[in-house]
Amino acid sequence: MNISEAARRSGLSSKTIRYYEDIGLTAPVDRTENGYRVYEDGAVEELKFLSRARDVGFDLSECRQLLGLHRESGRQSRHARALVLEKTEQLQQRIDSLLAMQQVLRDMASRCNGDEGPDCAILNDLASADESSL
Amino acid sequence: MNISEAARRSGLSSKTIRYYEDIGLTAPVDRTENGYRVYEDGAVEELKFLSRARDVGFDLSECRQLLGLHRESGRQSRHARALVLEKTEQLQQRIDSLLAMQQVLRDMASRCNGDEGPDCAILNDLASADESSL
DNA sequence: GGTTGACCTTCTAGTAACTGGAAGGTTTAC
DNA sequence: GTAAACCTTCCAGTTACTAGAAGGTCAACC
Repeated sequence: MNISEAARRSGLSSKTIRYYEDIGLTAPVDRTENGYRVYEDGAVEELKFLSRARDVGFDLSECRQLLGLHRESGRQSRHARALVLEKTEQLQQRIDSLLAMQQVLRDMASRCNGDEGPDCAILNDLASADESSL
Repeated sequence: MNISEAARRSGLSSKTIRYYEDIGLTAPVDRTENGYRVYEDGAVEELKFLSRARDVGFDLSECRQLLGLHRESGRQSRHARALVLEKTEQLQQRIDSLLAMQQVLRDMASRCNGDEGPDCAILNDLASADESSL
């Protein structure tokens, strides 16, 4: 199959697939006489793997490690588990940080008239946040 | 005061302050004879404003709008409020998305032995996520 | 006067993970 | 024959900085 079919099946774009090959995340695939890339089912499976790993939050360097484990028969599941637990923690930190931002925003919004006048709790807060909120 | 003092007071780095000036987010400040930037209190206040707006999740384009409102005496607080509410929603979407990722990761981790063997629920899941989880 | 260290300046390039678009070749269908 | 829909490579742009190079300036100390 050609790259657009591989894209359709993997959930990645053709551009992304070429990019992953460029940076050596996936192995170069065979080409037809005219230079078109040819994808076998196995290659598409690796692309799906990457697509899913990206979907759950792994960056490309982590995807590379996961794919390495996936390919390696002598792998140890604790390595994959460690990556997942670490990522879970990173996500938690990010979530906590976003929740904190949201809290500040909600508080500001609740104290803002939101009318046609210039008096604005939001702009006042940003102009001089009281120290307690930091 | 020079840029490093403005940086200390505003919570931004000197590099960031120059960058904000470069992209026209802040107005160019005066220079001494030797070309050093000179910051007045007013300029530092704007830098603080930007620092706080960034901290609660606004991107630079939004910061630009907020700063515009802040400067404008004929502003309407509903404009600031609209920006804040929109940002709150964006944050919620991002949080939901991260929570969903985390849920998948936790589920995978719970089913993974995490030992020295190659059998791994995580790698299996990534290799062929069952459709229900998507 | 010389030197050291800590400032300051501008400019370039790199980061992450693509995406858009240009320029050009190929294939398929009508 | 030509138009649509593929494919290729390569370059630039995105966000919000950050690192570092190359070089000027300033204050203190000996």
